[in-house]
Amino acid sequence: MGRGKIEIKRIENSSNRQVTYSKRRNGIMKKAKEITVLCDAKVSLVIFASSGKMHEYCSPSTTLIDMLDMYHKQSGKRLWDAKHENLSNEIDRIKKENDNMQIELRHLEGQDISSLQPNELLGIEHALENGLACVREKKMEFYKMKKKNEMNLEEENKHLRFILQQQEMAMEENIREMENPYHQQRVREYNSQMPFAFRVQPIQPNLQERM
Amino acid sequence: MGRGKIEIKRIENSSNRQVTYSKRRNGIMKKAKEITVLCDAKVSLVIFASSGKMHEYCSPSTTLIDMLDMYHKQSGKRLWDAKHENLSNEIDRIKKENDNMQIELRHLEGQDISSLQPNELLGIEHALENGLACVREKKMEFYKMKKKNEMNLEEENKHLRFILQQQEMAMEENIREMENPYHQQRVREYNSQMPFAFRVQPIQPNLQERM
DNA sequence: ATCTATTAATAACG
DNA sequence: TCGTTATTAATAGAT
Repeated sequence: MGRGKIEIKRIENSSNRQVTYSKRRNGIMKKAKEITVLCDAKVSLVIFASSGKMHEYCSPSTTLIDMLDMYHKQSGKRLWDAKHENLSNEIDRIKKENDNMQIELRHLEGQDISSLQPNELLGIEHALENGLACVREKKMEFYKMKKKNEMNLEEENKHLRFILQQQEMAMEENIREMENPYHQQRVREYNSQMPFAFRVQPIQPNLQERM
Repeated sequence: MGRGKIEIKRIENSSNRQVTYSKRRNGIMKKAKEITVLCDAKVSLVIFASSGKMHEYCSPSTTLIDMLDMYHKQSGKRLWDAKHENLSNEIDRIKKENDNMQIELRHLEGQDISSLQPNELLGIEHALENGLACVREKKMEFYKMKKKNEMNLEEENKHLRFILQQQEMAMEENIREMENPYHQQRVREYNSQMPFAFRVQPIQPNLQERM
């Protein structure tokens, strides 16, 4: 397609080769875009001139990485280096581990146990019994702690009540002493200013909040 | 370039699209080969049809991996690293999943429960109780099956003993009848040839092997 | 770059 | 998918 037909072999004239390269490169790029649009295709095109200069085209719906991923899947060719293989192996390994744990979990939950042998069932049962024992022991700990806390509170209450009583008695005593009219005014002041003077701190602060 | 001009937009008719795809794909491939030869270029071309089927071309002087290496050097786009990152993310994701399961498992085994709240403990306890119930039910099934099997064997034993007794009695009867010297020889032959004539089959063959 | 004669690609059809 | 053909598109060579 030109002023003359050409043979498909290396163009020896360097400047002609360069011109033809850039014309044809544009042509291919255009074709790539067209097939992408016309036919819903995905194209990845990378061209290096003999000079080493690179041009690329990638269909807008995708990326070179995606394309290479798909390439990898379809062709089975190992494009990725050893590192990638290691990572892939690691993924496989972890996935397998995952599956095993999944199975173990389901067994402990009493699922999928129909196919198990009696001795396997026994093992699971023992694990469950053991777990249950631990959990219940922990619960018991909580219970004891709560009980102890309760007792502490009661103790504290008793103490507080005792102090309160002492205080009331002391105040009554004071009032009696001050019934002398000379002191009446000062007693009223005392009562109105200091009604909660003994704000006792809890013996074990915040203990009840830990439950 | 055809019987009519076409707009560059998606070809809606699916079979036309398919035909155009394969023609143009061949066209691009041909162009890629030509520019490779004419201009000493290196081309990597990967095309996916919308069906997912892949075609590729790579200049004979190189490989896709080389091309990608060169791409990597020139564009600065870290193709490999991006791929790495994807895999690494996947690994992280799965590992996290793994860890969660690990924790769940350990909790069910009664480990690492010190930091749990009472309601969490309760949930675990219920799960364990439920699992235990399932496992024990399964065990009970086994037990019943075993018991039934045992009963069957006993039944069979009784039956076999009965037949054996019958047989012994019949043989004694025969011997008595044949104590007549005229028949002595034939009785001996009979005894030596047929001592286990009644090899009775088990009533339920192989049942015991199922346990 | 641009032009244009010529070849190549291909759309529509069988 | 393959072949044919009218028509358009690409491009070789020249400017």
